[in-house]
Amino acid sequence: MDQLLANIKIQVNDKIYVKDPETTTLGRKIIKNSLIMMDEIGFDNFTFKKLGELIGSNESSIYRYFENKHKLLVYLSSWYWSWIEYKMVFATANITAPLDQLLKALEIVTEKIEDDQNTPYINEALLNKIIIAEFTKTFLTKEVDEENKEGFFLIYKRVINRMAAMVILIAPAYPYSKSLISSIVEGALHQHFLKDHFKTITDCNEMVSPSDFYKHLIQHLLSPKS
Amino acid sequence: MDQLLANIKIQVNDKIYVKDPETTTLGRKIIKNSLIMMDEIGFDNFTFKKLGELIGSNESSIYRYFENKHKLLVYLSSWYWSWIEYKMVFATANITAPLDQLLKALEIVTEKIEDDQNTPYINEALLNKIIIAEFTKTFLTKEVDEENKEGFFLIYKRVINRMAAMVILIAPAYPYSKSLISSIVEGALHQHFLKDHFKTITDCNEMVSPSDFYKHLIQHLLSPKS
DNA sequence: CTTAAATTGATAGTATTACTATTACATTTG
DNA sequence: CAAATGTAATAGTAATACTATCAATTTAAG
Repeated sequence: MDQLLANIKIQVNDKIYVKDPETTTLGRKIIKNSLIMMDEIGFDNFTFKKLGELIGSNESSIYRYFENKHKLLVYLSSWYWSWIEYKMVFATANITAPLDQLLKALEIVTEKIEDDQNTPYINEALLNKIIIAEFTKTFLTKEVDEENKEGFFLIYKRVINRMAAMVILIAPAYPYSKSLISSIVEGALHQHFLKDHFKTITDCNEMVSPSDFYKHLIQHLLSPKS
Repeated sequence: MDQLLANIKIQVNDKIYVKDPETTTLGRKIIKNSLIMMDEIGFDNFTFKKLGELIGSNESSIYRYFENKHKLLVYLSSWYWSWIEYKMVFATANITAPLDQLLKALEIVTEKIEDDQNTPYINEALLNKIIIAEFTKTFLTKEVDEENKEGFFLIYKRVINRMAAMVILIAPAYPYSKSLISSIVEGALHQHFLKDHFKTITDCNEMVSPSDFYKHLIQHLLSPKS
């Protein structure tokens, strides 16, 4: 799978960017270093001017790729979920038992990510940290509805619907498949945050991962006895 | 309970404000109208200058109450969770069966809120909408750890721990009481958001509430059979 | 009831942010 | 080699996020 991932171009809605950053050196530099900088100072303190200074490039050059920093974050998120979706489809393709399939998918959306080395200008470990800390900001805006119509969140929603479909295969009578999965996907990011910042309201830590918690939840909730 | 609430002063950590807004007319005006304005234009577009114009007061006067808009949001959140905690303690006090107690508490943290009329300058229905849309922004910052040390999120964490304690009473062997509750409390806000903006990834709608989903979850997860 | 203290309003000012526009130069590609 | 594309530099605007100062007003204390 590592080899295959190297040959796949992650798809991102082209309305998100002004110019596709994957096509030029500067574009890739923007992506790579925006990850480093956002991780370091956070999205709120991040500006195109600072990024320009970091990469020895002009602020206005960055505006040629992204309208504003919000769109850049939407781009990074979209890339992330597209990459997750790819990993998920691939990892679950050969699994026949629906429950095992769901557990595998669950692992992929809830685990802590390591850099996968196949995308030279995207450090997935960093990106995962940024998603944990900043993803909700992409849609908690007054412009959500418009941006949703433009399809900015399509891949994210597709990932959730794929998993919800697996839930239905396992437990056709369970009435909350979508809410369960959207709750888990969002919740996993939240639990990662809690274990780093609000340790007193989570059971997750070095030994227990959000994956463990949610696997247990799924198994007890969807097992045939209940 | 409505009567009693009228006589209780909701406690908010005094490090959050420069000057207690509950003590003056202008302070109460700031709170009341910041709710109206944030609901209308969202936290990101909200500024003290705009608020000043709305209440016919000067920007600099508002800075005498709150250092910045972030602190104001932290204040509103803190007030909200304090109010929720009060309602929860009160509503569960007479319930002896632990499961019923938890279900009642669950209802309080997950239900859509109506204005309770007892706090003249705080419209709880509006505040609830703002919490759904903006609460995560209070802690998804680079300053979380410092602010957490200052106790800005204490009440929120206490609400979660109260409920986690109920879970332990019901199912002493269940190993994820804190993660379950923190996941639910955050998740309920998220489900409310989804039903208004991303309808395709939730089962919640006019007929089915986030409370229904989570009550079902808790009952199936903590029932003695599993 | 008067005086001091606290509160508010008005004005002004600074640094930073979030852009847009223009022009010139450099590089790649056909 | 010419055209197209990409980049850098500069300048400029409007808004944001404050701080400082001072005068006017309100309130509270003796």
